[in-house]
Amino acid sequence: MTTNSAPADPAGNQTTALRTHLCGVLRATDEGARVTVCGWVARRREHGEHLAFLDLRDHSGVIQCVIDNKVDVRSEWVIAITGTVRRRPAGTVNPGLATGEVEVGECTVEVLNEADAPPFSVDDRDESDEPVRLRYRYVDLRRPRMQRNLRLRARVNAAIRSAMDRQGFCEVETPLLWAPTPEGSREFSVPSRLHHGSFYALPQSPQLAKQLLMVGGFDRYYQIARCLRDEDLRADRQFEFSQLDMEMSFASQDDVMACVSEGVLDAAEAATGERPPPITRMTWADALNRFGTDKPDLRFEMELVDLSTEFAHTEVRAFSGSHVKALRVPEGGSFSRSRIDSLVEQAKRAGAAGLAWFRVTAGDAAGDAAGTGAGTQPLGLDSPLDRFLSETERAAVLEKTGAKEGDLLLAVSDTHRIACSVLGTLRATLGSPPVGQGPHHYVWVVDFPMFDGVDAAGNPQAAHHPFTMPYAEDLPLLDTDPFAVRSQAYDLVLNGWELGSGSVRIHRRDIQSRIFATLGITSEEAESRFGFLLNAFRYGAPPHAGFAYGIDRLAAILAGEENIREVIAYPKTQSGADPLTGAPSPLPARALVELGIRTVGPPPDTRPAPPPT
RNA sequence: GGACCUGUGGUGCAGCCUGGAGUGCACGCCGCCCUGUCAAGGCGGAGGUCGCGGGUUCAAAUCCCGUCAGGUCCGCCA
Repeated sequence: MTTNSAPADPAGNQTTALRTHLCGVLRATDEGARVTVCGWVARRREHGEHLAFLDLRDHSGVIQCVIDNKVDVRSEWVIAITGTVRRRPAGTVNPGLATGEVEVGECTVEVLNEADAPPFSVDDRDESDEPVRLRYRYVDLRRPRMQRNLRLRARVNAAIRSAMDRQGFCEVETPLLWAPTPEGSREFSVPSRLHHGSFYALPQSPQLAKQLLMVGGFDRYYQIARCLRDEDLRADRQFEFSQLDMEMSFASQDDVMACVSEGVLDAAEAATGERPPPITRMTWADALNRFGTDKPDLRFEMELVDLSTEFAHTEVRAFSGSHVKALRVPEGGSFSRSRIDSLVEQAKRAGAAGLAWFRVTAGDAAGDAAGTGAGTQPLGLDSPLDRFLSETERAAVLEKTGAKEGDLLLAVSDTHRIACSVLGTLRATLGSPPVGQGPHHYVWVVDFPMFDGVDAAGNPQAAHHPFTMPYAEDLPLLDTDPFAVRSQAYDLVLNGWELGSGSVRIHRRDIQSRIFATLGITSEEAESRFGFLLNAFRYGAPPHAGFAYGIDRLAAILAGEENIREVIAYPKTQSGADPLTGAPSPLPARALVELGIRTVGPPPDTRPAPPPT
């Protein structure tokens, strides 16, 4: 199963005034047809004055055209060729080309536009550095890879829209110019020309707008929404990204997950030609315990093993933390000492006090190695810590991890959260294939804790957001043990990437007040921060729940890419610059005056210049 | 704010560790030859501020410091 198996030209021949056929659609059944094809010169093979082959490319593919005289065209010139489709002579069929059985002969060539030699080859075989690709993105987009990725993304969008529409969702657009919120992730600000000194914010998501739509009686809303966050960029994060944003009234978490799943699975099927199995579920606690993260990559095993009981009364100081978790790395026993040391370093960066490691060796009957029990091959441990272990501890480690000779065992002893998350990080480092590779393993992670950590004032912080509804049966815990309260929040995870998250929202004022109280938010504060939402909720807010997931991430994985820039036409670099346009760039003084803005410091003069015209 | 990697004709690389003339490979480009190629082939040619600045040295693409750009990650992403 490849990701590019869907037809390149589902819309048919796309005949226009200038052409009769697309390049990539011609087949033996077209033999004898007089055709005109338009496109770019992909390659030419000249054989003296009386024979030349031109490979003409458009988005649908490549067709070989045979020129019986001299022709002066160069790579990437835009030309139209009129000729007759004919079968290729015996022995010259090109099975590597969809159009390889035929060629266009008796050609006349019309040059529609000459072109400079491209800065890099328009060919998937040649890989260029990203800065060059982005600077000449219009050339890069001509490459089959980008054509395939962006067209795949278009099919994903279409499938999602169709699924949401089919399920009764109403597409509503929400403002890009929105009110700044006093907290949260950094927003982009837009100065107001009509109100000097005041600013709009570009929305991080349409979260509040869509909840108001529920109050407004839309019942089921969706939108492929552009969201903007002024946070540092990553392989899976751009300033601007697109989410399938949805919200539904009188609905449970299960209802939301069913509707979202439908769209995601349809999108996957549209992209790959294959419908994934129904999406499985896992609790947050399970994900943390077994995979050390709330976004588990289920493409491979390597589950964490809990050794807390076995080491509850240990004499070994390194294992004296409240919890002991272990990770078996198959075949990891061959890792060099320096590689193991770098794992130890990584564990420390991730927050562990240390990382215990054991190479699993064949047991030495004469030595101090312990067997794992009668009838099994005795195994030993090669580790600086081994001599501190009791025989029962050594046996427990070997048995509970399922260790085999040649494995490497890693263990962290710390708080439960740290032990899990550190090993989860190591598991991902050691086991994860590139995100776009291998099977697509979707999973819903449910039952998140309501609160996660404390703020500077010592108040619990909302893990999702303050409007997330706790489980009704956990409400009594708000006063006694808030960190045990589970929320009706859920994430969708694919291959270790968080695709999106959502929740059942609080629609009752009494519960909202209790949550604000737990968070340490006074009613005055709540009024100033969320006033218009709370106000709206006085006028008949239905119970509602929603979700949003990143289309860039979904499309990237479905396209087999590891980076969302590969499914975005005009992405920005990690420092937020656009090599194509030179953005961001200083504003002329006159524009600043009009906006009532005065800048501080000299304008940066280190921007990359746009390419020469 | 931090860590690591990268920067060499238009493109992708090697050269750097161990300093000795811009030395090499592939693609592209330009010219010539070539009638069945398809990553065509053959011959010839042009093309360089080794990211930038400073330092060490008789001598720096190479070593050191700084800086800029790009990437991956940490922080950040209610």
